[in-house]
Amino acid sequence: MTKSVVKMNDVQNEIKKIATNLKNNKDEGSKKRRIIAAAEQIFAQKGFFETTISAIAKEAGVAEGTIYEYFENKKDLLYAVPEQNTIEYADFALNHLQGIKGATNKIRKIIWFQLDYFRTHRNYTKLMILEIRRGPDYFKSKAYENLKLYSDLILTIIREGIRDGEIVSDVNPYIVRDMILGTIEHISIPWLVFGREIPIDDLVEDICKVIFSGLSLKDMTF
Amino acid sequence: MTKSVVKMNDVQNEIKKIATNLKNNKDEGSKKRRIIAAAEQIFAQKGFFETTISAIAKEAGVAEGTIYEYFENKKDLLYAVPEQNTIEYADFALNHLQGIKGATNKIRKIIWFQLDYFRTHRNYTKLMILEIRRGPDYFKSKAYENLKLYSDLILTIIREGIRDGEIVSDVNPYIVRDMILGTIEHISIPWLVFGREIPIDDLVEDICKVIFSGLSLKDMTF
Amino acid sequence: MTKSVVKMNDVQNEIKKIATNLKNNKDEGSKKRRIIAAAEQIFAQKGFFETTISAIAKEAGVAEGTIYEYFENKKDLLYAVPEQNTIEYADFALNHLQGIKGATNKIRKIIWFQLDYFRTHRNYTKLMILEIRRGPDYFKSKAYENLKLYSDLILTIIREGIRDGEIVSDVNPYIVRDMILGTIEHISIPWLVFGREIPIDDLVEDICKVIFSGLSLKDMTF
Amino acid sequence: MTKSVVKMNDVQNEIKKIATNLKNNKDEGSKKRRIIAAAEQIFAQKGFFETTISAIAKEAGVAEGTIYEYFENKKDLLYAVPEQNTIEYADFALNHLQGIKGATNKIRKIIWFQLDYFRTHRNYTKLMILEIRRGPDYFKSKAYENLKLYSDLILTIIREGIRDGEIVSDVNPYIVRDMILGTIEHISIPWLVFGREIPIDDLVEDICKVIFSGLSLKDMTF
DNA sequence: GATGAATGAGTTTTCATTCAT
DNA sequence: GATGAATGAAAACTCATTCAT
Repeated sequence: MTKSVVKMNDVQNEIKKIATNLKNNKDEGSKKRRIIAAAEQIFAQKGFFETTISAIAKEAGVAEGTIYEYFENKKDLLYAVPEQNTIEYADFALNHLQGIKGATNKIRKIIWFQLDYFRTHRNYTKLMILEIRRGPDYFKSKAYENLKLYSDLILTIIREGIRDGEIVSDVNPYIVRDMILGTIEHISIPWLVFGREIPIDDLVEDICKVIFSGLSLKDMTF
Repeated sequence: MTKSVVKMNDVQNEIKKIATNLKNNKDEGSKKRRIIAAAEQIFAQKGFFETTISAIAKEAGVAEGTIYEYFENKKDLLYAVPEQNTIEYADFALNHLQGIKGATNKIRKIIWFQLDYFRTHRNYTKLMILEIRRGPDYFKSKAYENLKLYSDLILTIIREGIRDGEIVSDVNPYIVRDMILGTIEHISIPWLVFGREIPIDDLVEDICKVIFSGLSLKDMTF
Repeated sequence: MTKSVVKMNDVQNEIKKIATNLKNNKDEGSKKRRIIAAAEQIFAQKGFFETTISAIAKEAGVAEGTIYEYFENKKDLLYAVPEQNTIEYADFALNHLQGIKGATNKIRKIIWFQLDYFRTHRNYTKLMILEIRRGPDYFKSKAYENLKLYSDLILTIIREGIRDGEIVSDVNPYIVRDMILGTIEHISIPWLVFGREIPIDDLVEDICKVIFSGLSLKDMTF
Repeated sequence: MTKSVVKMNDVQNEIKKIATNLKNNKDEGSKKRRIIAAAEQIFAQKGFFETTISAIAKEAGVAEGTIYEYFENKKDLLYAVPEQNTIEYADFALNHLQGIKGATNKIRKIIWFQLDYFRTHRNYTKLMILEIRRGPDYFKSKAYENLKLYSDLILTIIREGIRDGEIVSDVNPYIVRDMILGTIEHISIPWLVFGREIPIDDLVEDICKVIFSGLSLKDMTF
């Protein structure tokens, strides 16, 4: 269980640690990895209930029974899919943030990064948003724990921004985080469903405009 | 298909018109309504695939075959559920906005209203967020058209705010709308899944704080 | 639950009551009866585990799904098979005993009757001996309750024989009953398995000879 | 194939010969013996069809494939289990009968011995009664041949009793044998299924009472 | 001889949908 | 319009058996 982590370094270390662990057993039998890859694809395409084990087996080039050598059951396989990606995701984010100064810049980068990741990992994203993050089971999964780390990373950046006087002090960091994640997700759904392209750079600008400056005219806030 | 509507009054009229239509044939046979009510409940509780027609029939107090008198098939029934609610929802929103002056106040009201509606219509909300808004079928449904009206309503408010000089002119109204909807939705998911209570008033404040004033210190934006 | 019954009349009445009940709902839908008849045949032929639901459905001339309209699952169907036969069996026995005087004659009749029933109901018998009477589930089944009545009938006959001075007083009636049943069953197994014919009359004589007179020479018992 | 043996000594010799052979290759690789021991346990516990090869392999501490080095298939393994026990059983019986004079005493001993063996070898007994002795395959197995020797032993004792004038001459020895075996078996089933204790001494008395003296009052047989 | 990963045929069970009444 | 018995296709999962190492 990840307890609430507040220091940037703590979050970083946690992510790095898990990422390294996962990378090490990444090649534990190409079979397992092929099955997960196939599952990611088919689950994302058809949804959990309309995916058949037989279709995954075919795509992975293994027999149906083989899948049950590696995974308890269909649900188990579903939750196994994002385990790798979620931590990889957090790790990527971390790398992208290297050398960036200031909370504002970091947040902008986070927004850009997430949109970009969604764009380049459509299957994974569909799976996460449309299939996995429903039902209480998700909140007990490894994937959730991993994403929690990423989510903590954002929280930490916001808090440090406040501490350093770069961000106004009276905002609720949780809400800011949820706004960032929620906005991106909401914007992404039609893209995911219809497979349209995402004009990332414009989006980042538009989102940051609101997040940083708000809607009100300056003199109205006085 | 609803074409893009931009005038407040246009949106209002459209919503009123549909709402009135629906209200009129609301009592077209209590059977149909009982089936829809049962479907809403069971679909929300168990999800689309784990709901059986037989369970809905039982809950509605009709025979299984009867359901097929009113609905083509299971999916058809699923999409029929939100048809009523979505327009009712838009209509409610409209009523709540009556007499409120200024885009800022209206937006604040919208945020409050939506959180409140989610809270008081948990089944409907679960259904919409977790079941219906996936798969391209949704975007062809009546429910989508209805929600589009609500969504246009928000857009119009923002645009009028810009026109009236109450809202800064360089924001993208679509993004603002998506931020509002996305944030509320993202915050709501754990509540929906776990059935926790929602501290609405605090949330509205926290969200509005960011939406209206942004994160940056005033003098930093110069 | 049948409590231990000791009076001949009590046993008789109990059996008659249940037999009548069963006869009444014997025609409750020919489908159910056809399924049970098919199940009896196939289960007896192949054994429980090597019987497929599909084979039973085919034999019964119904769809596989139909079987599940009437029975919870395969095991449930297995136990449903002997429910009718067991009480019918007890009832037949009762009828055959009508007008027979004396415990000795009744016991002889019981032995004859049971061998004859086995001969004429080979499927039922195979099922009972080889499939059903294993596993603790049997002892909770209706079939067990019914056979218990039959078994009580034998006990009662023995006890009345003792009471009337026709049977020696120092025998354990339970053991006598088990000897009768066990002997017949043991003799029957090869017949059931190989489908040979049973020379009933000789068997009855041979069994009765031992049961009534024993192995010892008369003067040796003094 | 064992042809019908009638002389006590012949039966004895046959049993001794086979018993000695088996004892010699008893230690032919501890693997095989461990597999058989594991199979006996699991088959008895779960029944043939609900036992998995994997469970036996685990219990025996070998790999699944290893089992197929020693046995053709699952059925083959099932029938291999009682091969040892059955002859051991016959051999034990023989030893217990040493020095006992008279058919009556020998039969009493046989009854006691068999009940005792059942009690102390519950797994083996469950396996024999509930799993193996069904289906025509059994009658072609080594176990059947071995038990046939034991069965012949009983027959021989009865015949010698008749010859020596200790047993009445007009009984059918086969029936007597089947009565002994059938009675004990029938009494044992509930014990085996529920794991209750067996009050052997009382049982032996009660059974012998009937077998030797019969139910009829002495003067009634004249 | 020993292993155990891989196989894939085979089975129970579910359930949306139909249609005769 | 209403019913609900009947259908049968479809799918997850199991496990005896094989075979390359």
